Amino acid sequence: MSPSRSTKPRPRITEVAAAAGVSITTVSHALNGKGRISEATRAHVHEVASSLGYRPSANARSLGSGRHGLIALKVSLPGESAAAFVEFDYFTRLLNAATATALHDGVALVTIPGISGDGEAADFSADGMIAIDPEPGDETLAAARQRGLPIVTAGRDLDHQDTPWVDNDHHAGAITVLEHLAAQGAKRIALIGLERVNSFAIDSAAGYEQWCADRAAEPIQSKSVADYSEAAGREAALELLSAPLPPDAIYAPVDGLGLGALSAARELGLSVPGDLMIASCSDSASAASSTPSLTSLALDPEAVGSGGVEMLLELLDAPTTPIENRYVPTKLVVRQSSSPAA
Amino acid sequence: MSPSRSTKPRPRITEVAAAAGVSITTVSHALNGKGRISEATRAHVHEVASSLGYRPSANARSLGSGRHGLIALKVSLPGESAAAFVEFDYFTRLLNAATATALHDGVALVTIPGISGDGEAADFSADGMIAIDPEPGDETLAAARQRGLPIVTAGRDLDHQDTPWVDNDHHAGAITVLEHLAAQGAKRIALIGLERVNSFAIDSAAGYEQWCADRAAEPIQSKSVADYSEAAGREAALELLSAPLPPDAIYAPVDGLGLGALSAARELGLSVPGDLMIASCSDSASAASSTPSLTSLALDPEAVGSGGVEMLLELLDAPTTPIENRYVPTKLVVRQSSSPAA
DNA sequence: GTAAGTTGCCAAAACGTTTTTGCTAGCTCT
DNA sequence: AGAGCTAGCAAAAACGTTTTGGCAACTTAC
Repeated sequence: MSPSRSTKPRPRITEVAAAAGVSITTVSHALNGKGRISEATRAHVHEVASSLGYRPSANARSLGSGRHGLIALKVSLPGESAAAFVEFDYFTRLLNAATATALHDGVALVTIPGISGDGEAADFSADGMIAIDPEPGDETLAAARQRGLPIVTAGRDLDHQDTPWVDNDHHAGAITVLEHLAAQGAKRIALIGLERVNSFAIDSAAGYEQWCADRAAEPIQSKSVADYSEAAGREAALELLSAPLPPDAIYAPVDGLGLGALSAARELGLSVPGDLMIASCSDSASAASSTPSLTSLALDPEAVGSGGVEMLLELLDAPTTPIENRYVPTKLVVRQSSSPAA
Repeated sequence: MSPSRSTKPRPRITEVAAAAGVSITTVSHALNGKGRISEATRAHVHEVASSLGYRPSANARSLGSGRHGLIALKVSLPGESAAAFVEFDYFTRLLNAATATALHDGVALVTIPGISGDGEAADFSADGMIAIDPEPGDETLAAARQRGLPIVTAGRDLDHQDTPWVDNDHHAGAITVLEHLAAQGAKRIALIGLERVNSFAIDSAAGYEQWCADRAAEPIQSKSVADYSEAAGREAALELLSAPLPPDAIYAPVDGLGLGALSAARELGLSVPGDLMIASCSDSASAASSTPSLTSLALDPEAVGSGGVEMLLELLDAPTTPIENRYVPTKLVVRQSSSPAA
């Protein structure tokens, strides 16, 4: 009934040392794999420490290293864009993985929503920053760069090509999609064009164009859509389908656009996948639950999130060592919208 | 051209003390308003510190206090619920405010997405936790409670009524909406029923029922909707409107449901607001941009987020002092769907 | 059999704050 | 005019780690 049952405080390194019969130096070395210690002692310390449930204080650790034990995850939210919905799923999974990876490595991850324009959030003490789909004019990011804060972006920063990045491999992904559609019998595959304001749009288009060039196929692209909404997708698809020689397959590089293409086809009385095959990208829940269900290029936000954190921590550990950018592979999920056989 | 222009390290308290010509004790006291110090000295130290751009190390500060300088914000994401969209706006704004408030008060806020079932995220070191719309069976929350971690919820935890909370005042808000609809001429106002699994649903319904009782009006409620999607709202509204004596106004306590009610009215050939007035709650962007635009009870997620953080910090500072729960007022935004005059 | 090197461990310093304790002046009482 | 206060400040301890430097004991090389 006591209001707060005095929970026994977590053991300190001193207690572990005492319990193991060694010095705290030895405990620290054993746990961090640092000094010269016999294998027997190391194992013994590990055992004692875990039996006591010992976990080093992040603060004390950081104090010595001069770090803060904090990294910022900056996400630029595109206003009240209708893309928010598809991004919600993607972002949530990314955040989840990034948080877990960071905590696992002993640093805390603070999410900085991009809306705040006051810049107050920018001046807090983080050791580094991960920027998700950075936008050209992002002030927080610019301020961080100014201060020399280590930065990793998820999705390449077009204005700063030398910033280390992790990115979905949209180039290869697009080709995978196109190969699949062609294998299913598509002869004329169109692409819903995206404004080339981010690496995502650029890579998708590049993959498409390269594939067309390799196959000597005629590229068919709609006007670039303004946003990634269902309405925009519908409009772009209507444009494509009302051409004199309409496509028999459409690659809509965002789920929202794919759903829009689907409703355009429905309006025009085209059966999917019979008359028109459709594939999209991102594999949100909405792609799986539409009728017909939508073949989609599944991204791997978990890998992007974890990868970004790992890269940033690498960068913090060895600021001078050049860091290797990462492409995260995609995976095609075939569903009804591209399966004429079924 | 040097790879990393050696940014001058942040000044330490020692340098501030030297620059101000006092001891570090005095600097600490002056900055924290703790010891006995003359007003002149205090001002002088403040001036020197800010001119040097001094900011105390959060780590060192935490080390002494035994805290971690970290609070967790746990958000239970309802699976792939269609409510996600309306919640996205709400949650983003809440998170933004909470992060800013926390950083302003010198603690970092780590967002813990609720999806992770592995429980690994639960065992990291935070000083306290804020749970957004806690769900009954939440494991992370239960584990935190078990460990005696101070907790504040945003939205009351129905299973733990004694946990301090901050909540939107849906009870008063519902009455405000109903008064407005009545003032606009509505005679029979119906409510789209919500399953009473959270304080939000309970308060809305209670407000509605009390208002009806006070006015001796007949309560008209639809069957409880399973989720907060447009489809669910449409179905519930159809049920209400196809009754022998249909309502002339509907309060849909979530924007998504309101949009559904709108499309139901359109299907039935009812003009809004002429034949039927509609009001919803949450005031997401979608309510403002629909046709006709939707009168909505605007919530204040910023106040909820900031309030939650403030309460938690209070709780951490004085664990024994009883803490006062907070109701955050709502604000009615009148739009076309309830303005027959215009 | 001794010099040199290696191995295993420990003591102490350092990280940057806050907090506690103590000292010194000047002031107020009586 | 001496005792007691008080305001203002400084010195030092404490927080929990990691890192550095060193000291034995043991091993190898000649």
